[in-house]
Amino acid sequence: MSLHRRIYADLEGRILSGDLSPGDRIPFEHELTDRYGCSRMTVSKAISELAGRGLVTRRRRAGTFVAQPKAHAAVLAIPDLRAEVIERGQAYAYVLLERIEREPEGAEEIELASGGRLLDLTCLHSADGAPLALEHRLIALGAASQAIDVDFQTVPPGSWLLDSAPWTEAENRISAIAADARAARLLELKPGAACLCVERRTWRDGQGVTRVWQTFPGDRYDLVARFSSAHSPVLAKEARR
Amino acid sequence: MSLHRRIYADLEGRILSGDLSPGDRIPFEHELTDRYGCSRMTVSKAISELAGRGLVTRRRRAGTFVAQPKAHAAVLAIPDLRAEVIERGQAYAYVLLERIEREPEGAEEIELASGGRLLDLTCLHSADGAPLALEHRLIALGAASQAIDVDFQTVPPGSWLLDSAPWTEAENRISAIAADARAARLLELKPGAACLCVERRTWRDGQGVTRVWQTFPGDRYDLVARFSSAHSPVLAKEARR
DNA sequence: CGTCGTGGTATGTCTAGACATATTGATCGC
DNA sequence: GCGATCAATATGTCTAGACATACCACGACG
Repeated sequence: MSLHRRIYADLEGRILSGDLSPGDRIPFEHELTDRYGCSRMTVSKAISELAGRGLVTRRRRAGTFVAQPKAHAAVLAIPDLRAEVIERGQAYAYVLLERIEREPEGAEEIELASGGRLLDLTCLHSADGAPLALEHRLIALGAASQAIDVDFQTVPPGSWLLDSAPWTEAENRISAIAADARAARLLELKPGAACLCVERRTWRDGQGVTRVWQTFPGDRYDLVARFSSAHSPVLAKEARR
Repeated sequence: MSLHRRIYADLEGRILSGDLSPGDRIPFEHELTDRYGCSRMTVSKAISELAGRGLVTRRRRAGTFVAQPKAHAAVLAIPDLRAEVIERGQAYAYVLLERIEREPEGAEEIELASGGRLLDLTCLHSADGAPLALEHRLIALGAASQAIDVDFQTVPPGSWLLDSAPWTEAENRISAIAADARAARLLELKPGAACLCVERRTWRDGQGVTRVWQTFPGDRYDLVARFSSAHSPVLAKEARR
């Protein structure tokens, strides 16, 4: 293991173990060069790594200090549903319910489409025969023009877009909603049942690509986010309850 | 702006704009030293930063290549409720409803407590007079023994724990549930209304610290996760609808 | 024809300096 | 006592090298 990794690991260990508490000053760089018998560049690389991950904050003339723990932050993976179901060893089924090419309506849709037309898709994902998610998706044909030639009878739009229309910006909004009559029927729930709704909007260089609402039965689906450090979330996955 | 930041920004821009696609090789370090008229160390620092954020992968002898975009992943911030409400400029109110010190019951509670007793708290968070979240929390007194001396009449347990009991591992589970009679009464909802439930468990070096269930009215609260790069989720926040 | 070195190359790590810059703490003048 | 000034100091950036290491390609050899 390289020296700067070792210095990094030593300091990280002291911080995570509580030996160094938030607000404490870590040794000056020149003290660490003495301690490890290396140049300042090597020490600096280790500390820069700590600073980049938010474990410490550096202040000229004052020194380097253990940062206050961040607010809880979790990496939430929102993978392709098809891939996820298959990975769990379940039978994946997908049905396209509706496919409409149309003009955008309303300010939000016009902003998404940015001058082009929209592809409006509704589909249902199932795992082992049980409905898993109702998906309503808008695709901006100006940003993903090839979508017009895809019938989405067999390929879920999420999987297709992941391969075909890269994005640079995204927003996920997670909320709880009551199932309306149609969602209840399709998801085999009682109307009004609590559902988890994930709304995701993606952009590419500021131009809208797609906007999707995925509705999951609240009693059959959880989003799980794990992480193993107060400062640097590293691991996440999504799971069925 | 420093030179290595500029080199970083230039390459990041070319990757995010699609000028360099996944799998493409970025210029060799010696080409970049020529281009920017600097030493290899400076170029290497910029590329190391890109590699650290997962935008590129480096292979000796072969070169450095633009990485395949990661599966959808978002950084989800789940901050301290008090801090969040105050930051939004709303009036924060907090009421402790129940405080019980007791023995753990059942396998999961015994595992959390790891030999010690439990502090069982129930409290209600409000923003501008409207109930925002019902919180039920278990604290392992073995891991956070000072909690026994805190009455939690004015300090929310989440805020106290954030300062007093650091954690090294955590899991968040997000689901939609129907409000039961008690939750509906306290959150001023109809029984059965859809609620967003965030369950969080934290550990310190493998030992359980706390487990909390926060129930939010589904129509008054969203979790929002934003990120601005296919490769490196960088920004996140939580927002009220 | 396949397999085993082997050399060349790009990254990985590190050094011993240099100068820049921000900030602190002390000192001086009012 | 108080504010302005200044020097000391820790970090920030950068250089021009050096050697290490992994890996690919090519050629020699069985």
